[in-house]
Amino acid sequence: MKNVEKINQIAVFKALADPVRLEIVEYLKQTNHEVTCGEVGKAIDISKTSGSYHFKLLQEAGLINARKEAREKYVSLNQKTFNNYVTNFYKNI
Amino acid sequence: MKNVEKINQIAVFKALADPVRLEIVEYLKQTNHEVTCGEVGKAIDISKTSGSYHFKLLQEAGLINARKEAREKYVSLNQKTFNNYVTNFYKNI
DNA sequence: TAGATAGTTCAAAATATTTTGAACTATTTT
DNA sequence: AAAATAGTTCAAAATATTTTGAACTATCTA
Repeated sequence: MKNVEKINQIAVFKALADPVRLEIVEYLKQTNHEVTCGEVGKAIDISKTSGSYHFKLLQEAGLINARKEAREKYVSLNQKTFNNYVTNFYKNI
Repeated sequence: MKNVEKINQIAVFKALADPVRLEIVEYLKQTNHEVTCGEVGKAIDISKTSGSYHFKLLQEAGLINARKEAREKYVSLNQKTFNNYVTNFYKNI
């Protein structure tokens, strides 16, 4: 694995190594379409500050797509990143 | 995902979310047979204390098989865990 | 326009993880 | 038997991550 990839790889695993973020990911997988951060936050019962922090980490890891529309931020899973860094991890190292 | 699985899932991602442990895993993947902790530690240049700590976390996550033979501890990757918790993660959540 | 809503940012406090060295057990070598 | 080797354990120190609340920006609603 090259060095830059390794940094991404670690960001991805770190992002997934947390119960709150895992709940976010589960929620996004099962809704299977764009939803607002607020909707997710309410569903899994976390404060908006906490949500903001966790969504940021997921986004920085490339695990979610985010789009700001006016007041609201819409998020969805980035399946490409899951595929590259999770599903194909073992194969690629 | 059930609750017990979630704990394992997080232990697995936590274990993989560290540069030292990722190096260990890379080393074990490419050697592709049992090696001692000492050999790995020398190869990636970490202290034995540090090695002991990191091997313990990998083992607790179920990512490595370990076998003590007299003074030495032989380790290898547990492909089943990689398969269940990494490769099939996205599919299973 | 005032108030409500969605989300971000900041810094402090709380927690968790990692590193380090010394002391230890067990085994092997000289 | 003494010294060397492989690895573990422990506690302290160093770092990193997470949570919290207050203050903030921007947009929407009444």
